[in-house]
Amino acid sequence: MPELPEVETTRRGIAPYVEGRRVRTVVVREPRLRWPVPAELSQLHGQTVISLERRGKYLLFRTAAGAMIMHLGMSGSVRVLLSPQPPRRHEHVDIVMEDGALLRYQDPRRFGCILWTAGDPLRHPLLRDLGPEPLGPGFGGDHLHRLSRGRRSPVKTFLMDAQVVVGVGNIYANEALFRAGILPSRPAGRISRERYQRLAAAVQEVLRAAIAAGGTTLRDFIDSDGKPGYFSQELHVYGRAGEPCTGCGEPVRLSRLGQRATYYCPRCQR
DNA sequence: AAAGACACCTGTCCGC
DNA sequence: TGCGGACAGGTGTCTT
Repeated sequence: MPELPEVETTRRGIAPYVEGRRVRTVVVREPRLRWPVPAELSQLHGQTVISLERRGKYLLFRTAAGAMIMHLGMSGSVRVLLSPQPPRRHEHVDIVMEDGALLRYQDPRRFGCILWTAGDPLRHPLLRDLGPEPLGPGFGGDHLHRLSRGRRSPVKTFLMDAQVVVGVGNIYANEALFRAGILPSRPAGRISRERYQRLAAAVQEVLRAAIAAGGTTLRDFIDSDGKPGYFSQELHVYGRAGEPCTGCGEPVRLSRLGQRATYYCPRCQR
């Protein structure tokens, strides 16, 4: 489910309820996420959350004792509850704040994770080798061009590699390539610097627009208020196989690249 | 080093 | 209405 815009939407929604506030307790009803929720997560009890940050698709709850690392996987979401409610199906973990507000983590497929680290979360093995933030310094056409030299894999696969740039999942990779007019299957190493400048700009545009719309809800993404995101209305190719291209009217095509659905316009993208 | 397949798990949708 | 199969927003791990 969540790519960078959905995770950022979640972060913004829950930050006011956790930043500068103390955690009363953590309730784990189902520890079997992608990795078992560790017992050390109880280190969070009594800690004040200094900041809630996002790195790629990870959420980092920093405290003086360490940090909770959270990932939403394919189907995860976090809701804020201001009054007690009985947990529903797949609502595996609650972070209960001292003032009674709570974060409820839901993840039907359990591909997400909740971990604890006593050290710097950015040095954690899962985060340490991540590429630059697409909306931060260090990302741009030059970066993509440099890293892509000698690579023969499709540019879409390259763009979705978190060591190249974080946060770009299947929806936004498809959309950015459409906006940049680049064929997803084109070998990454055979694209010019100029075209990478355009691609980097397209990535930033589509991510910014999606964040502004509260993310993309395809089936089940909800924000911290339980509301869907509206960016699905602005998708040009993703999920639109057979429908006319918004640029030229040619039917949008569907293929498979690295086992992921790939949508493109054979006329607008080269 | 890089590329590709596979695994993890549940829900939903489609065709028969 | 039921059932099997394909597919879904991610990513670590293993094999070529």
